[in-house]
Amino acid sequence: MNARNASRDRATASRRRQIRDAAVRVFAERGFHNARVSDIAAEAGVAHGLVYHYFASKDAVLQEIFRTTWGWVDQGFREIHARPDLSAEQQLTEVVRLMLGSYRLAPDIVRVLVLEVTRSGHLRTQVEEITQAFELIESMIRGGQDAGHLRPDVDARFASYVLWGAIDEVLTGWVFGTLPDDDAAISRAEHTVVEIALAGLRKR
Amino acid sequence: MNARNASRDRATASRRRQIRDAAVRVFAERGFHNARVSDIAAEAGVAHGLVYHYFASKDAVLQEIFRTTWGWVDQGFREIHARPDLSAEQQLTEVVRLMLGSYRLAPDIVRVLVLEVTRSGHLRTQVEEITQAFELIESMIRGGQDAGHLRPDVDARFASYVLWGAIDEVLTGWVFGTLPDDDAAISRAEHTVVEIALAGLRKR
Amino acid sequence: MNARNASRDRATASRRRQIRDAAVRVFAERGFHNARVSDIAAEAGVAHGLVYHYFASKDAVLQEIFRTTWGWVDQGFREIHARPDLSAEQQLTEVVRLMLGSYRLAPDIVRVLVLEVTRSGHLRTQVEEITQAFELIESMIRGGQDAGHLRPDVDARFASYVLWGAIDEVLTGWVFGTLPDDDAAISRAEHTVVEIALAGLRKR
Amino acid sequence: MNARNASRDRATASRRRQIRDAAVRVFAERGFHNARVSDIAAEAGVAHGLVYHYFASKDAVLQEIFRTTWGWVDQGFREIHARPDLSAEQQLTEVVRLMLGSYRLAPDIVRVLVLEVTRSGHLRTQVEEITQAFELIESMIRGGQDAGHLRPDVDARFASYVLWGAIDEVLTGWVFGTLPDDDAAISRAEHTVVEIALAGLRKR
DNA sequence: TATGAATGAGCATTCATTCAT
DNA sequence: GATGAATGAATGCTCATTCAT
Repeated sequence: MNARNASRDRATASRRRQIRDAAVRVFAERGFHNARVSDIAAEAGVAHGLVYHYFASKDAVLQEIFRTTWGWVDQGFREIHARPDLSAEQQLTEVVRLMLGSYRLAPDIVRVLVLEVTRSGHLRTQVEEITQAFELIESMIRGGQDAGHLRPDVDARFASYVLWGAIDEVLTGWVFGTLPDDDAAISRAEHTVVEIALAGLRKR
Repeated sequence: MNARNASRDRATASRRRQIRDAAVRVFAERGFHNARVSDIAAEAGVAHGLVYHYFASKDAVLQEIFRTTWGWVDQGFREIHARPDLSAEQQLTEVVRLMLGSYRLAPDIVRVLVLEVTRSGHLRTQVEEITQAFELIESMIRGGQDAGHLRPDVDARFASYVLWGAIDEVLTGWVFGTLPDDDAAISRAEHTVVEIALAGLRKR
Repeated sequence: MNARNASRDRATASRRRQIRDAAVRVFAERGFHNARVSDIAAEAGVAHGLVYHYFASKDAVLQEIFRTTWGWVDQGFREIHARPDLSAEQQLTEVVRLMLGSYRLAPDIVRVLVLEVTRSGHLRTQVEEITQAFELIESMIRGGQDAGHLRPDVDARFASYVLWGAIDEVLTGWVFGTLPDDDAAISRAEHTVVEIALAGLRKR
Repeated sequence: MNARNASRDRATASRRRQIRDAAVRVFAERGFHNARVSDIAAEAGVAHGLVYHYFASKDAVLQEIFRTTWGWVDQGFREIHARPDLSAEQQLTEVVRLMLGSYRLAPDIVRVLVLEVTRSGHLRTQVEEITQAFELIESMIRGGQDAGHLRPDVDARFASYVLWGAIDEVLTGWVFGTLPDDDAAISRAEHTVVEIALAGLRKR
């Protein structure tokens, strides 16, 4: 009985994932608004009715994509934030690497997150979770200011938006194909974002 | 005859503007996707059929909003870029001021531009015009690098995205109400964006 | 201007009626649940979208049918009730005649009213208006009891249900085709309902 | 073998009953159309697939409810009709008592029968069995007319509808909660229906 | 110009029923 | 027998766009 249930649970989770992954690909390609539920089902190779066996609505699919993948971001941010061996500078550097590096790992997911979540009012409800990411960055910056490593004259709050915006815009450039995204370019991007944020453009 | 035509043209232009302005308000409030053509017409105080006398489609209305307002951005960027009396640093500072300052002048327009154009794939066709703005910023940065005032080791292309992203994210914060937008805050935002971009976060 | 508006209003009212009448035929034939909005539109000879120009929903169409036709019943009941020259007996006789006679005038409407309104919980909201009809009958009976013409030992409330049920069941028989509905049969039905209600089955 | 089969049959019958009873409760609460097969299954505490092991379709469940409970009505009517010791009057009185009394015994079943069967075209196929009930009433009335106890000038056919309609409407009132259904009220209802049907409203 | 009636493509969602396990 | 995953037909409603007046 337990064995059967366990097997069923595994099958259920697997199907959910299958449909969710299909949705990621479909949303990434056509955007949430232009994606039909039947597109997702077709991509997953199931009948469209089955989508509703696993998700309450088309919106719920997007929400689940957000939740599971954002959990990954959130987790990463928290781990970085919690490392006492890293200076604020190093923490912010890691944040940039985590975010920009994610594009290499899962471009479709980044595409969906950037297009439908970060850059759209669609998931305002979830904004709280996004807000937390901003707050962690702000906290890292403030930590650096308190430790005397970062400039105290810039507003930590706005600074967190600046860093996030820089990251988000580069990701957007990759998503829209207006920026090169080969490995060398990705390294260059990381370097540029980190350097500007920390040392600025001005030559000394 | 000419006089009559001129009068008619003026009337026509006035109507176009009336409908376009109504659309700005409606798009700003509900977003492009959730705005119905009849909402625009109602806001403008005309029958919805009339919208189609002046615009080919709902999309065309957004395009026109983009074109007219973006022309203003474009114009501003070009003027800044063309001033030989300004160093690259000063030019970039002016760019930030122009963009962030626009929110005070016309929040609804900024809202639409940010939500529906800059942060959405909706106006990909127009990307060329947006691209030009990026290129002007890139050109200013490259100019500074050539003149020996800005660091040569950062990628000018990515750097332009970083600056743009920083600006866009702050505007987004204002649009979504997650950042304070009183006059003092706006000044602080300008300072923060400019300082980070030019001098970085790191204390020296 | 007024002339044009008046003309438009007339056209609008005419279209509403056209669609409503089509709906009556469709509901009468297939029942509310089995009738598609596009069936109504097809019967009316218009595009299905137009139905939504005149009615908020499929339900609203049924409601309007109920409201307009029930107004007729209501009106008739009130007029009968208001005639001081008629005894309670005569008033009840008129009620029976009005109801059973309506089948001859508009069988489809009666069909819809009986099947979808009177005999279904679908328009519970409107029950108040139906309740008023019951109350008028009850009032007539009570009037007869007070005047000493009708038996005081029967419950006027239940009696009103008895009379209404008798009428409704005969109409149902006609609607379902289980009762003959030629003119002679209709007369016989009126006689039977009136006689039983007033004088009973028992021979004296 | 036989013993095993018998045991299995008993178990099968028990399951059928379990599901059928659950369906009665569900249909009574939400109505046939708004009740999902899975609601029935949930109410019965089984998987919804199991419903289809015992019933061919959702309709079949309603049919079975009708058949088993109507058998009770039918049986009662036949027994009353078959009693030579009862006059037509007494037989009709018993019919009224049987029907109205059933509400006290099994309100949910009456609710379903009234809402989904008697007052709806849903079980037209079964109309024959309902027709038989009408015919038995008609036969009782005709018997009374032949015996000289009931008036020969009313149409026995229509009269059976009148009586049935009176009963059905009172039950409907109870089902919809528009009539009082305490014990005293039920007695009053029986009295009123019987008295009107037999002696009429008119005072003598 | 201006109106708003008319059109029809498009789509999410529900749920009875089937079937593999 | 029992489960619940899987299927897919069916349909109300929205709204951009057209067009007669």
